Amino acid sequence: MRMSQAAEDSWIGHFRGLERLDREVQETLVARSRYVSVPAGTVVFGPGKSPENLLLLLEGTVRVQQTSESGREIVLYRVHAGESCVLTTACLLAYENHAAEGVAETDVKAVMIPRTVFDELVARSESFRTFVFSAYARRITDLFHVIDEIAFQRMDVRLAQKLIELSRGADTVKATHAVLATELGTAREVISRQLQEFQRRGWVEQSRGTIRLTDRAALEGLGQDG
Amino acid sequence: MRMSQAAEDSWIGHFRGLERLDREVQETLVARSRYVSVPAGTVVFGPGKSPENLLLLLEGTVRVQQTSESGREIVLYRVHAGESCVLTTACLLAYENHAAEGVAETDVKAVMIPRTVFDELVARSESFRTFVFSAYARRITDLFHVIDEIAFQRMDVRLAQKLIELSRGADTVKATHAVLATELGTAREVISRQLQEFQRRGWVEQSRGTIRLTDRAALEGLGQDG
DNA sequence: ACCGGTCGGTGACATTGTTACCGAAACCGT
DNA sequence: ACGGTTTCGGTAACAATGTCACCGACCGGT
Repeated sequence: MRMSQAAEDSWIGHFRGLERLDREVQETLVARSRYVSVPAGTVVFGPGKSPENLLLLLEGTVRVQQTSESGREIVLYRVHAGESCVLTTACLLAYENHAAEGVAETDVKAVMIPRTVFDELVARSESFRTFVFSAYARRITDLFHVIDEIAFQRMDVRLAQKLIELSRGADTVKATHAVLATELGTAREVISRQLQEFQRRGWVEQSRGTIRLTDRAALEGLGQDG
Repeated sequence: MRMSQAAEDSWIGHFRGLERLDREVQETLVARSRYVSVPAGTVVFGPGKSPENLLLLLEGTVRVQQTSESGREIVLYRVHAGESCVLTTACLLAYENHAAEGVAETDVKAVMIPRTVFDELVARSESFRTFVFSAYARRITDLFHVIDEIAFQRMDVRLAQKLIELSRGADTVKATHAVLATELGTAREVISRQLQEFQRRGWVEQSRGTIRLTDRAALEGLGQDG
């Protein structure tokens, strides 16, 4: 058995972009990080909780959302398995009053990298830097996309897209109107109205807490032609 | 005359966070960067133009905005003198289709740091890393703020805030209704309506291309009590 | 069965976005 | 100065979205 066995078999393989790291760097990562497992619903980071760690997700998803003063919420993006919560690395060093919070949407298994180790690796490894900045780019692109949508897209188009996204290939979406409203940063009544219209057209069927997509093609088509 | 004279007298002093760099690092920065001066209106970066440099602004401001498919625009944030265009560093390595573009709003003097030097300094200097990540945090916070506003704030409040921001203490704002619409990501007609209402209340006076703020207190008060 | 909380429905209304115009003011070349 | 062009702002009708107040149906527990 070679010494590097541990590193090779470790969680590193979950992350495209980390595999390319030097073996030595990989070993540092594995040795100095900590495995955590949190149940669904846990607030992973948020206002007040200064996150002293970079989180790399092995399993599950984390929903990052923002709450306005008036109490309304909007989902900014999701961090999936194989991705990292890089934005916290920036937020923790400067402006602590970032109103965004991260919530474990499912049971989550992850690896925590302490800030000091993160900093050391950014210094030591070009591949790690690429990994970090790519992750940043991904998130920032997501934010641009969110801004574009809420500023310029029609509600019906956004809802249709979101339903398809949340269905993930299945034919039903388990979500209350209120949850969908949060996803899109709008009010529950607006969602109810839109879903009624979709139902009237035969695109969906509703029951308490779930929505059946009966005409996926029509929903997808909304974006194209209008 | 000491060797470090050049570094000490250089543009480094414009940037809080760079002064703390080791002298050696400062000298690298000064030696390997390039001074540029561009006239107002120049597109500094944008879709298609892969920015191979980090920009540090010495004078002027750069407006970063996004254009939707439908042609409407929204201003995301501004980069002022003493700040940097860090987001481009991320965008240039990963997703090139970022729809955001940067426009010189005034004549701009800046320093360009090539990507390779940027990378080298991130590796070498802890202070430089702090500088970079702080700049990121600042921008990301700005984006969160934009999202919060367009999703949850009333138009009149946003317009009042924007007028005050653009006045910068003066009592007139030089901007067309169309420009203000772009600032807030809305339509020109909406701005015209709101300004008429402001005028009716005696808060502003309008003439072609300029708006006089005649009751700043009232405009500021809009946010507080509603 | 009762109770409290969640979920969705509804109607009236306010705000914002869209469309399609219009005339006035500034700009420009001759 | 003149006429043509562009930019700027105004207007009205309408569509879409957000807000408010309320309601009954359903769900879980006891």
